[in-house]
Amino acid sequence: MRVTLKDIATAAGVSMMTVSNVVNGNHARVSPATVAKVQRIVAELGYVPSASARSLAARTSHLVGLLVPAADEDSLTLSPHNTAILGQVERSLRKSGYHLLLRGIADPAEIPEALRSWSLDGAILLGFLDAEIDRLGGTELGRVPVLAIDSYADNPLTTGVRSDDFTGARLAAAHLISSGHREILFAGPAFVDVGVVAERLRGFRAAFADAGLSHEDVATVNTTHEDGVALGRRLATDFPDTTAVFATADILAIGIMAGLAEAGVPVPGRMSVVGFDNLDLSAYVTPKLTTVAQDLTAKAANAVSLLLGAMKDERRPATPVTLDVHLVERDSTAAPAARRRTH
Amino acid sequence: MRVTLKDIATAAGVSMMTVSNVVNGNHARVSPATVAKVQRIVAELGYVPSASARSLAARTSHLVGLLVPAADEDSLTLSPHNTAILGQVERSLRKSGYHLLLRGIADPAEIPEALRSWSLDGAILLGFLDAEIDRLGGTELGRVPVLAIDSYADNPLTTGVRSDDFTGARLAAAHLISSGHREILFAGPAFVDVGVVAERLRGFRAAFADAGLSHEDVATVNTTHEDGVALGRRLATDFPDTTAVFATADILAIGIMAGLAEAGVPVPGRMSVVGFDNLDLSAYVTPKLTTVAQDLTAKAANAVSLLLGAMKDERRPATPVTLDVHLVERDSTAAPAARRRTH
DNA sequence: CTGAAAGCGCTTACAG
DNA sequence: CTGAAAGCGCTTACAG
Repeated sequence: MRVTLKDIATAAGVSMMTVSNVVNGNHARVSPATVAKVQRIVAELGYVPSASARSLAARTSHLVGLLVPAADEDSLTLSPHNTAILGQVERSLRKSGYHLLLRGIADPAEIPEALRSWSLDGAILLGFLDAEIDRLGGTELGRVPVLAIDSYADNPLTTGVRSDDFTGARLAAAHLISSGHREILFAGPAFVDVGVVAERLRGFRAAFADAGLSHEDVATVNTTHEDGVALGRRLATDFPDTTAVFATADILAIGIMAGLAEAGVPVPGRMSVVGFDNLDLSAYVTPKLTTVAQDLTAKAANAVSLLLGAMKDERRPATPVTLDVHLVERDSTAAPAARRRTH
Repeated sequence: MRVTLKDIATAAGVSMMTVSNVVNGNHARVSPATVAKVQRIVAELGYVPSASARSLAARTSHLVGLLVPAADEDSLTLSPHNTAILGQVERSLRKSGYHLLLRGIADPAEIPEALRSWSLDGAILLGFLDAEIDRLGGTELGRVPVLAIDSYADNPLTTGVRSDDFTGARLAAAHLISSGHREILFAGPAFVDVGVVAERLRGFRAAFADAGLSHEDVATVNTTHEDGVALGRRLATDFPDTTAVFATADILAIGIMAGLAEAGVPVPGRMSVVGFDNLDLSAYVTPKLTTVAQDLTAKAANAVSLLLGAMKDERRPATPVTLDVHLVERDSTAAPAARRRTH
């Protein structure tokens, strides 16, 4: 039925081991003539090695898992950010001869099982909270290299790759401050257990400190478009002195702009908005969003190369990688309107 | 090192076969007491079956491939449409006990090899042209059930799941016609080898026929946002009599609106725009896009259940599935402005 | 209800 | 440069 190594060996009149060496590119151990003959027969018979047999025998699967939280049992919703990472991870992996097993994780407790059942050679965690990563443990993590994207977790079993969230937020806030804004709202998720958000809040505050100002306006919201719309609708009412908003995600910022538009609040005339991510989408909306750009391609590529390195070296790389960010100024920010003293 | 079936068997004082039966839920063949004991030991020792060994022995991998075209060697860029499908496919597969191998395909010729190397139990093709699917052949396709999403290909080795593209386009055009539009542009990719686009063009024309009108304005563009912007910029100039555009994809329609905005052409005042897909994004842009909604969740769920059915029954389901669509009227369409006779 | 044996298709030391 | 043997961790008939 299926063409196997043995079929090739028989047809070529050599041992299975020799065929194996040819197929795996160990040409140093085989004479050129034999290599040629075997390759010809492989092509003729259309031989494709069995990945299961190979991974069983070699104890290496050439499979890397990409683990993504699935909100509930029912859905795996990928944000634009995660989609971009996913696409780049697949590409980097493929170039290195690995395959991608995509798996939604309904409960972080499934992670160890996920790592082992497919004898994954490594895994990338995308979108988990630091607290969840810190809680990870057990024998599986010691064996399988695990890399967490956008993580500041302390777990020594994992390594993180992330953008320079601190600097990104500082740039965003500094941009608004230098335009004359003083009452700036920080809109992001409850940051206690999310390193990324904590860093961005630190950076935001640092910009105020740099300018000799102090600041405390923080609105806690989730980061979906809908959350943004809800916040945008009540923004001018709830925060009458606020002239600008820094949102921790583009999709949130875009929602906020939609809410503001509904409420008849002009952007950037009455309210400036800055996002974080620089999604493609952010250049499609009106007004075009000023935002902090992170290099998603580099983030994904670094994640893969760090992981592959850890898979080869046995010893995990000690230091996480932090990638540069920069501000993209577009049309959603401007100097504040002349101050209206409403109270 | 790793806990194996044999370890459990030894610890429980039973044969490997009995453990195997317990682990695989064949409780009918094992006494309740034995089941309980084995399950306790499995939990105690943290046994996780080896997927490679299992798939090698059982000749079934419980792995389904999702094959997506990779524009070039360098990237796997997932459109919002494909991202939504991907997320739903993963979810449906996971619920059925299957895992998802995501693979970018740089050249359709790789497909047969991809199907076999991982002994995939089935595969879903997402985003390939009908011509590419028709060209598919070889022994692999006979063995592995393959399902193509959005395909009208004739290849008997594959089955298709798609939305009712004909009706969708007909609804869109009828909406514009009943609003008073007569000069409507059809903007989409060169449709010759894309069944989906051909169907939409047929539906578009049918709406004109329904109304006793005839029509021929077709602009051939790719369907990225950038293509849309380029078209939008020159639309009012190149097609002076045109008062509305039907684009075969939301992302294209959104680009067209951006290009129109740049050119100072009011939407929907001077030009109405209708898209196809009803992406989340389409409700975020200004003006909100009128579009044809397809049920992506149903499309993905149907794809998986059809595929799983084919995997079980050996015989492939004969008839493709076509899903209902409906029109979502939002703010990008209106009655045409009073006719300006410019020639 | 339970078990011993063969085999899935490879790779890995070990010899020569 | 090449090969024979053992083994990876399961499942599948086949017996009992």
